[in-house]
Amino acid sequence: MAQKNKLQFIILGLLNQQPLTGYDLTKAFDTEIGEFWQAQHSQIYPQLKRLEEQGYVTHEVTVSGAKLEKKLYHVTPAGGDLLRQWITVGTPDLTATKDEFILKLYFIQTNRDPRLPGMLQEQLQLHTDKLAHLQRRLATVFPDEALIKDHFGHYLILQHALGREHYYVDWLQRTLAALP
Amino acid sequence: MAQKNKLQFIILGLLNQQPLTGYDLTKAFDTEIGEFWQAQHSQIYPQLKRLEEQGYVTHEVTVSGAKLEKKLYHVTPAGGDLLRQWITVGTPDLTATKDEFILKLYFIQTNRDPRLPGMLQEQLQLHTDKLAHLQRRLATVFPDEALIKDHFGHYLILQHALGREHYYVDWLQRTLAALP
DNA sequence: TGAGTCATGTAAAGAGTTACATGATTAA
DNA sequence: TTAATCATGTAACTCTTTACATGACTCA
Repeated sequence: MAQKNKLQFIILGLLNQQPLTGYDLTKAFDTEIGEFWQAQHSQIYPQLKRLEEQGYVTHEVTVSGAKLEKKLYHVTPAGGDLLRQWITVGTPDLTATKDEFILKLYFIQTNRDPRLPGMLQEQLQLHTDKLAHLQRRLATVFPDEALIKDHFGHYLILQHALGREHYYVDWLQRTLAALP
Repeated sequence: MAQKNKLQFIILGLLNQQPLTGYDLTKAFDTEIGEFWQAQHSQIYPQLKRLEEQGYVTHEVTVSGAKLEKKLYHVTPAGGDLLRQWITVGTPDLTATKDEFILKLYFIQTNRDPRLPGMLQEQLQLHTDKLAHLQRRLATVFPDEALIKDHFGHYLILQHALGREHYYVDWLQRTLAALP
């Protein structure tokens, strides 16, 4: 095995909230959890097929319009068990954050490198934008505090991502300000 | 292409600091930059071969002891150009942080979930350990402030990783404390 | 009627991990 | 002499991305 196929668990988790099509799942990877995992439809459709073969999900075909067929996937009891199991076992492996910018920084020798201000400024822009995006998203998903109660995990990770970006922006600003 | 082969640039960057063997490079991925990228020797040796075929590195064979051959790799001028080019172009793509624990959290519905305290505590332990490890590492690599001058990038990313872990630990503690 | 989106798949290739395989050197 | 480390490679497999391919629906 190369990794551990986390994709299958994420799909199970998303389907466990509500039945979805492969297309819906693909969109969820852009918006809902795009902050923490990404997957294309070319990975999702085959995975759904495998999950169904293994008995963890089933699908029903619905028709919209004249003949467009949609496959709406549901989690089976066995799929629910698998999901609960994954969440319940420990998570002792911290994956390295693969941040290309940070890698480039590593190879900069001195604080006089003329590329440094530009590099930091570019990242500052990117992370400021991302921070703003997350702020909008928090306001969209949780317009009312009462909603947090039944989507506590979602709230937590949005809030975590927000804090993380806040730190990143802060750090970039401090680093820029300290440059000669 | 699947990604963009960042590994080749990291290898060039490491070799640019000093000639190294494949074995040395493998170790560097555990210690030096393990925080930001990981690679096994099974990926490194073939990549070195490709870089040499493309003229970006060369190697000389040295013999230690009676017959153990080591291949010491150097960056060629073309390799140096490629490295500079990579560092100089923009880095506009922010990769999603693939944090398995955060993913699991997403699927927790309520703050009463009995698994929540245990999950958070486990991560608190892991990230506290990592924070301590980074602190030791900063003290080891930069025992004297004068050393920062010529290894500015290395200093920056260590300091960045430290701040990041600090935030993570803080967030876990705050989240744990806010639990009912 | 045309553009944008909805919807589902497969193919090809590269990136990354785990396992297989071998042998030399060093220090206890 | 033996265990740990140094040293280099390949094989098999999985994960991930990009590209190829097709067709229906909706709204302006």
